[in-house]
Amino acid sequence: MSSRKAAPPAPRRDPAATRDALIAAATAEFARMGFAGARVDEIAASAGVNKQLVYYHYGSKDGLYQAVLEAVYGALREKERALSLEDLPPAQAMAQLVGFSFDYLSAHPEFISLLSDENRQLGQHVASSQPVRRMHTPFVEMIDRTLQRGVAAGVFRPDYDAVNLYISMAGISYFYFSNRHTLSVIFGKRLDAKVALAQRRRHVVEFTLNALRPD
Amino acid sequence: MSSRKAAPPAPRRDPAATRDALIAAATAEFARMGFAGARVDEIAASAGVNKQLVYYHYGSKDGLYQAVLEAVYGALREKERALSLEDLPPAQAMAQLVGFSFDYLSAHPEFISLLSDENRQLGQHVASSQPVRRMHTPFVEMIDRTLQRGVAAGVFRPDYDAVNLYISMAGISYFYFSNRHTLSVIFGKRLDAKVALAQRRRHVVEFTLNALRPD
Amino acid sequence: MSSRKAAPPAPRRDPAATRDALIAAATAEFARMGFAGARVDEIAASAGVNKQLVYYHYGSKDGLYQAVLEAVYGALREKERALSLEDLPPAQAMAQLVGFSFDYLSAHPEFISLLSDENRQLGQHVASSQPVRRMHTPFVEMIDRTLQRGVAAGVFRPDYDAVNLYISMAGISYFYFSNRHTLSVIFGKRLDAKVALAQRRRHVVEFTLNALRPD
Amino acid sequence: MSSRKAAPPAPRRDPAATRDALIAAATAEFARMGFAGARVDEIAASAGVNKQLVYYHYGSKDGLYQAVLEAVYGALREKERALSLEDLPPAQAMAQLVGFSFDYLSAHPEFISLLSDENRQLGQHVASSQPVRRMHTPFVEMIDRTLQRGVAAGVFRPDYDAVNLYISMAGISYFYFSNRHTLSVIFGKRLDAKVALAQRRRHVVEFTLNALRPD
DNA sequence: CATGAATGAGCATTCATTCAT
DNA sequence: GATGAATGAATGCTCATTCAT
Repeated sequence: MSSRKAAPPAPRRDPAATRDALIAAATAEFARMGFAGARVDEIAASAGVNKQLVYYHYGSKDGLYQAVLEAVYGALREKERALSLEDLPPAQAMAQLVGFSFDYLSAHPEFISLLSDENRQLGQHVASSQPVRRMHTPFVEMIDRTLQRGVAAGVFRPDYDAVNLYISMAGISYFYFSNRHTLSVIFGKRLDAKVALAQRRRHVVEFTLNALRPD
Repeated sequence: MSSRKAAPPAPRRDPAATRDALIAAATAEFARMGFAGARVDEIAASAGVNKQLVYYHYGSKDGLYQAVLEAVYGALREKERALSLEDLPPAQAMAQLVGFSFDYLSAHPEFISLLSDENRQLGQHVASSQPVRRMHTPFVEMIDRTLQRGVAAGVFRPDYDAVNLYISMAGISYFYFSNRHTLSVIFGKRLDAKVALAQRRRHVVEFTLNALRPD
Repeated sequence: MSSRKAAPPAPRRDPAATRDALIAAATAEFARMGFAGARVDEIAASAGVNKQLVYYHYGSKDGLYQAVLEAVYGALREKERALSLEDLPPAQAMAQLVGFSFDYLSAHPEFISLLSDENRQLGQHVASSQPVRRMHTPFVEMIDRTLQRGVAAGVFRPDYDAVNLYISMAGISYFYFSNRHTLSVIFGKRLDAKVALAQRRRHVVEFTLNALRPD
Repeated sequence: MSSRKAAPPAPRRDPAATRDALIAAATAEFARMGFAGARVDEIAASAGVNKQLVYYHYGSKDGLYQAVLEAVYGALREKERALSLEDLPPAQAMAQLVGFSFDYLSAHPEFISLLSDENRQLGQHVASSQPVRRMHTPFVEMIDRTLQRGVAAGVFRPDYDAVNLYISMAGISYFYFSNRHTLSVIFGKRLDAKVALAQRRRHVVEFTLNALRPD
């Protein structure tokens, strides 16, 4: 039924490679089909490993799903950390962060699909993941410090709190991508067209900075 | 050994009532479980009707899902129309719209779940729905006119286009609700707490108006 | 793999016949393989019905197993009732009962296999079966009355209680059949040989009557 | 991405201890779950050894099961031999044997479960076990001699043969324990209650001696 | 002797859908 | 319009067994 099966068969007797192949295949399958729609059979086949290894290494479909969420969150936050926002002037740092968020979400539709589905399931897998919780502490602190620096320098309004500001900044990019299919129908316009994407990128940066700038 | 029974009395009901019950049950089930996770059996049972009626009235699980999407979109857009933004000064109209979006999404988590899942499926059901397409034409025009009025009156920046503006306005509310479970974990804070909600509502209105206001 | 599949395909659209065919097939399969070893696939196939009907009619493998136990217990107790022991003189009644038990167990090895397996599972299915409980009330009363009649007539010892007496009477036949394979190995002698069976039948009747007779 | 580790230190243990642990664990697991229901994984885990050792030491699940049967039969027959029935007067010897059988079965429910399951499987493991066959020769001879002594002394009826007599004596205890769960339901009375057990023990001894005593 | 990883067939159960009435 | 019975392809997961070290 499936004509993909891209990944080369995982080398035998290499458990780490087996796990890597499973996570990669599962990321794609869970994103494409959702947790409920994904098939363990399909994941194993496209990872080129025996299906039972899913259970050997991850215990269950849920365990694999949680491992996938940890992997994709980890990848995003690592790249974010690499932006070194602390070394930039506040406005520039914020512009960087907004732009990066947009580009990352644009390049990683599977991340959006996974998060959307996880939230429809009330975030149960993330809630029970210690790693996810842990990896976000430094991230929240970074946002907070950047906002404070901007307020202190008089370039940001003083009336936003870091959490709401971040959610707004992330939301204007996330919603564009997460709902691109229904929005495209509603507005009768392909949101993933090259021009539309470029225009949107400029918009989100400007919109955010305009909203941040004091009167 | 096997005993035959007389034909059971055929319990007849109002077909419109049957359809309404199915849509209501399906809306809840699809929102809670996603399209793939929802069970036709469960929907029929919770609607109190025979499973076969799903196929009689809607042809398939997909047909029912599409009918649900049309129903929830229709309900939202109807309420939006009732805001009569055209009769308000532009800034006030925009504030109204942002506040309404926030309140509606807050009150209708099932709408968010359905849209998220539909987008994960690449919007295939909405794409093939004529009604959905049709009901959005007046809505897009309304946004556009309100923006133009504000620009003409000098109270809005002239550099936003209506589509991007609407997506940003909607996105800062939508993302907050659609991703509330993962965001709550990340920020270590319940986003659905009463105080958090009130604070967020103020934030989205101010953030939008600040971004709209010319320098 | 299996070369049986004796039962003719159950006529379609006759639920009672479907259930009967399932019970018959399940009785044989559970007896031969035990609860854990039995395969739902095999049962459905040999009943000539769709596997899913097991779940439609009995809910689960456990539900089917319980229905089988009720069926085989019901069949035995019904035949026992037909003995009309109440109409016979006590000693003759007891001899009848012992002989009947021997013959029934001899003719129904599946009954023994089912009970043995059920007891290895701590009797959980029987314990939760109202029908099994109910059908035994008259049976216990019958044993009791027959014993009392014999004691009153001076032909039975007065020092046995009905429950223990019945268990002993049943046990000397049951154990012979239930453990015939290991006993055959131990004694180096086929217990199911015709001569051995006839000799055993005489033994169990005499042994019981000897034990009952007063000094 | 995949990191190789140095070979883990090989934890060596006494092979005899490994075998003993496996037999003990397997006895419990096979008794509780039956042959088909028992899990090799579970046995190895509860024995605290690597699963592969089951195959190293016993070849297969069947091989392990056979070893368990040999072990439990051996233990019983050894204790029986220790009764030294040959040194007692015949009636006393028979009473001893019956009482011992009752007590042993009462104390070893796993023995009953194993035999019941083995018989449901047509005794195939025992049939192919030379040790089981061998260990029973002296036992059968002992029963026979005791019976003959009693007949010669005029304290036993001359009309029983040793095999049938033994099966009856064993059966009245065995059946009580092997079917205690279903019998408890049928009679509405816990057969494993202390009082019931004491009463049953008296019953089986008296019932047997009464049946043996000449008129 | 002993271990962790891997295999392939199978297992109870589920599910969207259809049929006969 | 509506019902209970039936279907066939899966679906997540298990299990005895084997491999490589």
